[in-house]
Amino acid sequence: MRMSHLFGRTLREAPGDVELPSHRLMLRAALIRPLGAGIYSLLPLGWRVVRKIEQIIREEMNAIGGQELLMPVVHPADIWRESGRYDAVGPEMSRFKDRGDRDMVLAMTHEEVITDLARQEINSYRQLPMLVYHIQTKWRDEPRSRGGLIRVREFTMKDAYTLDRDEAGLDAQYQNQWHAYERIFRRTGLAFVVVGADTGMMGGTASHEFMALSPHGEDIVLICPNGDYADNREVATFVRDAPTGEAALPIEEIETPSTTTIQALADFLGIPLAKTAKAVFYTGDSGQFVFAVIRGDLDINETKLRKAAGEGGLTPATVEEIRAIGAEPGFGSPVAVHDALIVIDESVRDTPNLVAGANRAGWHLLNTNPGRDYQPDVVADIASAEAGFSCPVCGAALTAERAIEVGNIFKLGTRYSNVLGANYLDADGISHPIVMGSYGIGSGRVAATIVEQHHDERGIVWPVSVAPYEVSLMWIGGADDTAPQEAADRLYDALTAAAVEVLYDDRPERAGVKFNDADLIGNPVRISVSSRTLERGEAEIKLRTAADAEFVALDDVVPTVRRILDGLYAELSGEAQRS
RNA sequence: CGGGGUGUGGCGCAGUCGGUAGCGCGCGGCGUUUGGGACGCCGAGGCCGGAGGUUCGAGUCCUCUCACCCCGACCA
Repeated sequence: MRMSHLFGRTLREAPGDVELPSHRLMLRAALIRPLGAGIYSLLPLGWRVVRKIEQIIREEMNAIGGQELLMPVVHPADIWRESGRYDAVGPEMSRFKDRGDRDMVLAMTHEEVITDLARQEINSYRQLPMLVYHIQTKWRDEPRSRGGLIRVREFTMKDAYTLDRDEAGLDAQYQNQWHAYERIFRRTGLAFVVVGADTGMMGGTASHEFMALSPHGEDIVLICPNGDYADNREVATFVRDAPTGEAALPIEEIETPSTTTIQALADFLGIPLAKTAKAVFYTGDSGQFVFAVIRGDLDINETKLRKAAGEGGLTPATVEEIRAIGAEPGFGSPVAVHDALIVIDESVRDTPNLVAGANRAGWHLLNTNPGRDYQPDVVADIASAEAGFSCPVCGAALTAERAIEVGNIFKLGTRYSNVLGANYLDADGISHPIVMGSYGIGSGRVAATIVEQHHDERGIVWPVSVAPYEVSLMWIGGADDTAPQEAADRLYDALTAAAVEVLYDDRPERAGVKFNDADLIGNPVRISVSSRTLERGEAEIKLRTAADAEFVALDDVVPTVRRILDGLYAELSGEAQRS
């Protein structure tokens, strides 16, 4: 490709309001352009990157027996009503009517459609197992898109679906996907960890997320330094202190003015946070009041609490709602409240004599104990794991890292096949629901995440497997001396003939402009020729990652580049990376 | 949805006290230059996000509205 005809210009300055390195660099390098909030066009350079990522995904899906198909972006609402998700999913799913006044939706995922296909096409156990996938546009009207291609509303995702006779079959396919994902991300040059995760709106029995570590990630993962354990913070557990076995003391009400926070209370009484009970109030989606209690040194994990309370969602309770159950904001405790589901963390069960609110402004209770002073409805682990907490496997101090979710794998089980009636007959003629799994990778997000992990102050530093082009070629010098241009033209033809992907900067620009654009776009190999190199019959070859260049005879450029590229590709097929 | 911020040429920005819009980069032409974002001259390009209002007069003041960005809530 000759840069003089490339559609899309590089930007010297990025728009002032972009924050993430990937967002800024992808704009500057002419990979993407915004159309609206969370809606982007992929320019030719960006589209090449995404297509390469998708091709890697395709190859690895095919390698484990996947069959590619394509499902629609527009769905009749009825299929979503059948699965029960038409009402369960909120405004994140966009709905509209067609000309016949029929309810339609824009696809945010494709479980319904694949299950509908499965019930039509699969009849017999002889047809199972099956793995199908597609790479398709999805629309999710996110309440907040952000960060360039990291979180968008319209995006492209590979989603694969497995169809099996039983759990054992699902387990096997789940493992196949896991390993395929490891190969995919290794080949794209991403450093990642695999973590256990919440199953969220998808329903299902198990899920893992493939997390690319990045300071700009939206998720937090807890990782054991010994490699024993890694989980999304949503579900992460940790080793608790052993119960003290302290005897229960008499409850006592004391005046504690101006102590509306746990810290203020602990300071006022001169006790550690771990001797206090913190009350947090929510209203569940079902309408019930959820009264959560946790030891003062810990924080509530809302995902865990949601599950413990059996709620689909939780919203912080209003002051009016809190008073309505007999509690007082800032001085709340479960003692003598009513019409509330009381969920206490294990820490509250195991730590006697905690100081809790008196449900009366300015007063607290010393020595509260569940079972004696109030009856918890649920005792559960509702605590958020933090850096430094003990690994549940080996006890080492966990680290907390920010990460971007680039892929996930889900065991759906029979959640969809049951309700949609996707069944098969076994050898005995007995009907069973198909056991399903679903597996997603966002290709645009992968591209942006690679940039997050692979850039420097000059621009993007692409792994060769996903670079827009393998080589940036340029001539340097004045327009009057045509020798460098002619030499570069010949190299362009020779490299192209050797099937090397070349972005040829044939523009009459000064050296600095060409070097800077090449660094910004970030192709892994740079070749330049000038009157200076031609004096010796040479071209300059420099890796994007290297500080220095090497000089090779013009006739040796093609084989040298081939050897360099082969080496770069080989590096990416090494061991799975962890950072 | 809550909080904060920004809307002025393609991009980055300035615009004071209300007086009819400017700078840098980029873009087109000519010339000089030519290995890390050159220089000179000439030139094109603006519904100052939109609507309403105040005023003799609004980029500037007021009201409403829309869009985008950031934080939070939310989220495969």
